[in-house]
Amino acid sequence: MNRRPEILAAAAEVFAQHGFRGSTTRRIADAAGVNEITIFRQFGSKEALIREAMQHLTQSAGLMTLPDVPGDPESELTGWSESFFQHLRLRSSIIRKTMSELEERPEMSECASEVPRRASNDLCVYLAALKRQGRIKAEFDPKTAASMLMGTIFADAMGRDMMPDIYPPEKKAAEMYTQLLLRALGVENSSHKATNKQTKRSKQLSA
Amino acid sequence: MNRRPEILAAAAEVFAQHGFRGSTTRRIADAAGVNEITIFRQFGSKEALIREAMQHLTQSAGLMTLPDVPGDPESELTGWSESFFQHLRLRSSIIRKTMSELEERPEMSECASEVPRRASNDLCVYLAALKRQGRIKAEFDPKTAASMLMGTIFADAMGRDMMPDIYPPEKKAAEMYTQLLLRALGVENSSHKATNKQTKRSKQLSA
DNA sequence: TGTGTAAGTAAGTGACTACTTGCATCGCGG
DNA sequence: CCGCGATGCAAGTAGTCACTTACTTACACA
Repeated sequence: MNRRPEILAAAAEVFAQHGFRGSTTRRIADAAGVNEITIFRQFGSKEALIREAMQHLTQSAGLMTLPDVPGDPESELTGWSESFFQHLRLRSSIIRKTMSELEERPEMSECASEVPRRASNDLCVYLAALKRQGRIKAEFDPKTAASMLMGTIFADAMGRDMMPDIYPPEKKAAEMYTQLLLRALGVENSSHKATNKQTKRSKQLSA
Repeated sequence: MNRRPEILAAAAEVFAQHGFRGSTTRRIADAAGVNEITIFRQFGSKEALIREAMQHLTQSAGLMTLPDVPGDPESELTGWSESFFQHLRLRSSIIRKTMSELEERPEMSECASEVPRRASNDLCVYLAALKRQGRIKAEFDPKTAASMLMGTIFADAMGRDMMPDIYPPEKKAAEMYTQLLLRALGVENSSHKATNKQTKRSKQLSA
């Protein structure tokens, strides 16, 4: 007889659709199949509820990890890009709303930046390792390269709903972006699919 | 004694700060230094006012153009990227708000997608021309490449306020992104700054 | 000087908002 | 069967919202 989970899920869903101001307690209560009063008894205020819902979301967001020691950059990075792309596409509504609310509610900033920060850091570390291994001929700044791959995927995931025609086909997009980046870094392309010792695919965490 | 311009400017400013629901007619009237009633007499409704303000904005948005015949790709693309970056940074607030409102107000979609569509098209045409000239060795899809450069710049402009540390230095960002893309396309880098016939810089329109 | 137009003032409408109070109900452990 | 905590229902509060009505003021032009 504890409705907190339903209320949290409903709050996240309504927020993704209507933003903070549009997320009326009545709407959330209806979506949760719960009396409006229950929300206030459980969470105190609308603001506290939304905050808790957001934190709950970011904590349960699992991101694919890249291996500490790069094996096959092409397959590893492509897999990572595809997973990151899918992650963003599934959450595009709530991300748009959150980015829009950030200026009025800066306390959400820490929560909102957590996932992209971790992704950026992971990618930077991986690219730096690749560079240290001497497997990249060209000179490049890992931060710039990481920002480029992540930014491309992010912009695609945010804009594809509005303008599907200006992007490459959805199913191949992440792969194409990754290959273009690898070519910028001077990593040999798919034809010589290296016979590497550890070509183990990166593993998914928590989903 | 016509206050329409002030009201339109105030509406855009307030919308950029607070979004649609947060843009109360009172706030807009105060920002415009105008009586609230004047808004309704001039525009009929809040919705009509915001719509007109948005259309007015997109029409007055001038974007740098790329030359029909590519001269020096590095300088031309760098200039274009810098101008596009600056354009987005100056409008990041209103873009975030608009993207967030799009799902609830799809009628804004046409208006919102106009600028990025034109930019994407310009860039695609330029890259395709470069390819046709035979000045690009590597195989690539212009749409993917254009999406990559625009997406990178877009994501940087939207996210830099929240996480300035994960991006390259603001002043050099656009240039670094451009050079990385050019390397992906197999265009020779700055060292051989070609002695091209027409290295004329692209020209700005309307501001 | 008269007239039309755009602006301002004052007051108010009905709908919606977050949030509260008081009381009845439900389900579960003792 | 009792008690207790979580829930539901009905009603209400104070505030804000977009928008209206009725009347007054200021300026442009003839």
